[in-house]
Amino acid sequence: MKSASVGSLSPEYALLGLLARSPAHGYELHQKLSRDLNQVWHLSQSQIYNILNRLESQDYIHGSILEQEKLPAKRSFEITDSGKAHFEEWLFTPTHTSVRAIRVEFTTRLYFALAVDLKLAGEIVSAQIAETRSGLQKLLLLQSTIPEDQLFNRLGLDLRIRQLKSILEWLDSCLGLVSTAVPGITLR
Amino acid sequence: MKSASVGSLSPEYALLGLLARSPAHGYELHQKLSRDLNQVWHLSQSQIYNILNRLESQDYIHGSILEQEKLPAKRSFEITDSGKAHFEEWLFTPTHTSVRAIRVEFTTRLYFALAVDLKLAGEIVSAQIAETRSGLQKLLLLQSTIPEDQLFNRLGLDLRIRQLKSILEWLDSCLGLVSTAVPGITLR
DNA sequence: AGGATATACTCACTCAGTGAGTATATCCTG
DNA sequence: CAGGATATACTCACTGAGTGAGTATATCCT
Repeated sequence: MKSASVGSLSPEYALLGLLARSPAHGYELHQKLSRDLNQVWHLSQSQIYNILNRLESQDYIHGSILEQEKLPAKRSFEITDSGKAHFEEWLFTPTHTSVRAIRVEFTTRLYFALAVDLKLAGEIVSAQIAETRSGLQKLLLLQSTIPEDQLFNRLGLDLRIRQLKSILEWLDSCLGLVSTAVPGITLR
Repeated sequence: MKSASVGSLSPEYALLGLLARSPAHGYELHQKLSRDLNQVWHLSQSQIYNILNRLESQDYIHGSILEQEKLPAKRSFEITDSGKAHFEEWLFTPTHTSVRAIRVEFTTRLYFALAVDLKLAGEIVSAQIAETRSGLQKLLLLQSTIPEDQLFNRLGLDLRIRQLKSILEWLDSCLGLVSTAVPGITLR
């Protein structure tokens, strides 16, 4: 359990998830992310290598060097059992209700869930809707406790509430999408 | 000019702005932010001291130690001319169009602008509306270029678009607020 | 022949953000 | 009036996010 790690929102799971599908090296991962998820994640090459190093030092992945005849050697990483477990725990945990976290984390979770199957994706969307609704309730409650004269706290909170509402609409559209999508859906 | 510093979105301007009003020490600044802007910024004490140290090393502020009879000594910081200039440049530059940046940076700019006068605040809101509209246009254009089969890029972009639209509505309400607000408005 | 582009990764850095710790004084409660 | 909570004021050491420039080789194009 360690420590709920409040501020997760880290790109590490995106990499872990890709490696859960198949082993790969840094350069490949960078290309894949830039292609598939460039509207969600913007990871520089160096950041990817940073994260890979960290993941390896945490035993979530394991790298081995492949010499090549003409091109530079590459380090191919594969996920460990512990890494798989870590990834799956994350995959099934609804994203905490912060606007940015939802945009990046939830979308990423949906990405990987869809690769497994539509049913899972539907569950994940529903769980997120529930979570987000409850977050919205909390903010609405909070709003009623902020004194009239705290103009900026009210403004800031008002914006967060609007954002959450629009996220809920978007989540609804995601739900529609995964429930009507044809089974043979392509993932890139 | 240095380097447009893309990823600004730093809390340093909030501190700089408070110090532009009057000198203060770290503890005080932390209290003030927690009271006035806790829905916008969450800065831990240590982060505040980190930033103050950095700002001092950049000559934007200057600290001097005040011994106290009973309580621990404190370091009182005042803003330098260079710091003032730096702050004002920021104050008049519309926030680039990222959802999070707008929520925190723009709200902060509005906070300080209102402290100056309503007219300035109105201008800042209008400028931000223009900036955000143009950002929205760009995203809409971008949307039409993303191939049908890139599901996740479309989803991610769709969410960003929804968020920007709701930000625009919020900005409109801000505009209403600053244009109807009574002159004797209180700032806390 | 020369430059752009692709492959593959390294290094050194700044900034965001947290958590625990230190030391003293005052205030409240039983 | 002893003992603990709370307020004042700041320090230290850390993890992580994120960037930018650099390295080295090979192939492709004109």
